[in-house]
Amino acid sequence: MMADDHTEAEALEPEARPADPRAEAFQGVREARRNELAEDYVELIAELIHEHGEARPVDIATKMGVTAPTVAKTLGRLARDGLITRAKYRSVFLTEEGRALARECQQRHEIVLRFLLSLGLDPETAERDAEGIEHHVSERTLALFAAFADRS
Amino acid sequence: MMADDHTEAEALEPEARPADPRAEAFQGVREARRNELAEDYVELIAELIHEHGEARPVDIATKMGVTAPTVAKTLGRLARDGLITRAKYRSVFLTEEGRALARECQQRHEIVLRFLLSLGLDPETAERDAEGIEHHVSERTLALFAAFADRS
DNA sequence: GATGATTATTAGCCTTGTCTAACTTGTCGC
DNA sequence: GCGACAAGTTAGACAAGGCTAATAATCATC
Ligand SMILES: [Mn+2]
Ligand SMILES: [Mn+2]
Ligand SMILES: [Mn+2]
Ligand SMILES: [Mn+2]
Repeated sequence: MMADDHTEAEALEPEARPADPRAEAFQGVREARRNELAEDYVELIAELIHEHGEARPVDIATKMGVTAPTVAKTLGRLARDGLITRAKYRSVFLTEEGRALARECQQRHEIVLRFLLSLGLDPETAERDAEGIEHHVSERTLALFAAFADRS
Repeated sequence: MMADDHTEAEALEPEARPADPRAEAFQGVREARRNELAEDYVELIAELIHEHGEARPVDIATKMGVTAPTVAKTLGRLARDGLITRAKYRSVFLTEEGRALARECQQRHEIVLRFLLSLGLDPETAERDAEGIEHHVSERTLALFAAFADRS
């Protein structure tokens, strides 16, 4: 009875569920998906503030291509999550955390965009693809993209 | 009065909503998001059928890293959308449409993966990033990725 | 061919993210 | 300061995609 050899085949991962390598990849993608919208919003809000001095829901709605109530509800979640502050009927501000995330997203967006352009892609397609790809690029990949774009 | 020059600044897009160029990009990304899960499922189902002769919900759940009821509900949507057929308590089959989509997704996945590897990324990270990036790569970008990977 | 383990389904809950319709507030011109 | 119009909010619907708990069917295996 000493030791145990293979009481249960395996039982040591502190992971949830089996942790098939493939499953881990999918879980990572799902995790990334959960943050996509917040990332796009704070990035856009930072940009609006930079360009117009303020971020109004109506402009967010126009740029995002959604309706005003959709923006309102999303802003509610962002506020709940500590990324923005807002007062009723006023424009939106980023918290320190929101600003940090925005900065990060802007840099990442710019690197992905420059990378695609340096590959020879046309600007419109590059912008569209970058908008989706940016949320699924690891730090490591981002570094490779940056290096490639620089040494293009 | 002939012609019209600029009666209304612009009013010709058959698009919904203003169609700010940015908004178009975001709408494209949202569109892509709607297909991500279906793409991952049919790709995985094709792979399971190829490797084990059949695609059982339990194996889909393991590989996707989700629970069995989640798989069941998703398979319901895939069947409704004409990508798979299934009978109660039996394993799943792809329709012709599902097979076509699976082929496309497998090829695209493979190109994105090879591209990331040829950039110098380690296999684990490459696999994880490819799983997310693949759904946001346009035909044009995919062609550039393939060319780069080949001529690496 | 009974029975226990594995697999699949169903029911029901929750959050996110989208919409429309209706209402409220703010702003700007006069 | 009033009234219109623009902007914002609220209410409520709906689909997707995740979960747990409970139930049902299938399959091994003896
Ligand atoms: Mn984006
Ligand atoms: Mn972006
Ligand atoms: Mn994928
Ligand atoms: Mn894939």
